[in-house]
Amino acid sequence: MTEKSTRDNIVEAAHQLFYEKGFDHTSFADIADAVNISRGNFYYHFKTKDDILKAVIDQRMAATRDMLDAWEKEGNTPKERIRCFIEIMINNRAKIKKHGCPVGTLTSELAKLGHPALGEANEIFTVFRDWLRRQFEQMGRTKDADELALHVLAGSQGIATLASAFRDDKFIKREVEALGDWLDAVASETDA
Amino acid sequence: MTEKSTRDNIVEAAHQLFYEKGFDHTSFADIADAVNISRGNFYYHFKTKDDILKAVIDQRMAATRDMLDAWEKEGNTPKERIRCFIEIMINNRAKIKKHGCPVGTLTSELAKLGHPALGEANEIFTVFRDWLRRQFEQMGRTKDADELALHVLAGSQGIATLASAFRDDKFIKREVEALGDWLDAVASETDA
DNA sequence: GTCTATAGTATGATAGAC
DNA sequence: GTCTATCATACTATAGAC
Repeated sequence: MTEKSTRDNIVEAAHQLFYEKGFDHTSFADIADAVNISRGNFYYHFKTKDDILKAVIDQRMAATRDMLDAWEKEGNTPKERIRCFIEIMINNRAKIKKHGCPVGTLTSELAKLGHPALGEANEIFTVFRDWLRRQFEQMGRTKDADELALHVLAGSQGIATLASAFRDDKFIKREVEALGDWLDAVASETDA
Repeated sequence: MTEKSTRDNIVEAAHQLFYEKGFDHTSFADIADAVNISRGNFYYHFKTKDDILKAVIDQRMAATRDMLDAWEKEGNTPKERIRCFIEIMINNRAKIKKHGCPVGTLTSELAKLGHPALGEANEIFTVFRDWLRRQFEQMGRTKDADELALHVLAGSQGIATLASAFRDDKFIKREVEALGDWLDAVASETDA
């Protein structure tokens, strides 16, 4: 069993810290401490802070694609797959209550920083959007699939933001159910 | 006509910059430059960065209360008042596309910073929540008024986050309309 | 109330030994 | 590949003149 490379450890620690503390507020020292390496060594692997941000975004994009592919291959109906997406809110509620949505909070921070990597971070949203759109298309909603996809995304973002503010499990459960009911209604409209 | 005090100018500039650039990323130098005073003078008015954050939050809280009071006094129906709230998304869409929701982005930043003022910032959400709850109560929804209030808040947060990511006016308009339709449905349930 | 000057610290980043 | 210096910069904050 091969050990994980230092580079991988750095990306993993940075990913975690950026989510917990924010990108700007996380220093190289924070990451180096978490990985137990010196700051000097750090620079052997990443030249600038933007480089490591890019690596973190790339990793999250890849992980997102893998997750969506896995749901796709489980052979359920498109409706059940969309429900997998909605239920991330339930499964990850502990983290979401503490730090919000990993994608939503990163993009809004990068937007405020005027950071050049904002476009790449927004691409993660696009990956979700396109995947959801395809699911709705497979449900037969070819005309408004993209609009429906955005509605699901917006719903999940709203839940994440308020979950973080009010730390209320019942709220999360209730809103996830409401989004599920909405999905059922969309599906039954299409069947009819 | 009395000139605005330097203190007021500082709070106003800080408020704007915190919204545009984020709290942590805004330096005293940025604020001092915007007000055209020296950094030294700055410290005469505010001892620490946390002090000015507190002043900014207090000002926003007061402005929020004033806005909600004004809507309340316009003598419309509770449903029309809630619609005023929803339509902030349309009226402020230019700023929201650039910087997101002022309250949502501030609270999520403070949460990541582990900042002690997070509770106070979250209170702004509570002001909206309580006001919305009262409107639904006046509509006759005494049992689930708070749940409905949170649903409206969550809806607006979702719209703000995605509006900022995709900068899409049509998306905003469509989701605001959907939230308005939901409100109509709630109202008609109650009438029946 | 406003300014200049400056202290003290943390940060991003580099150079060079091992 | 990893380390120990070290630099330059930006930041929060203070002291003291006007």
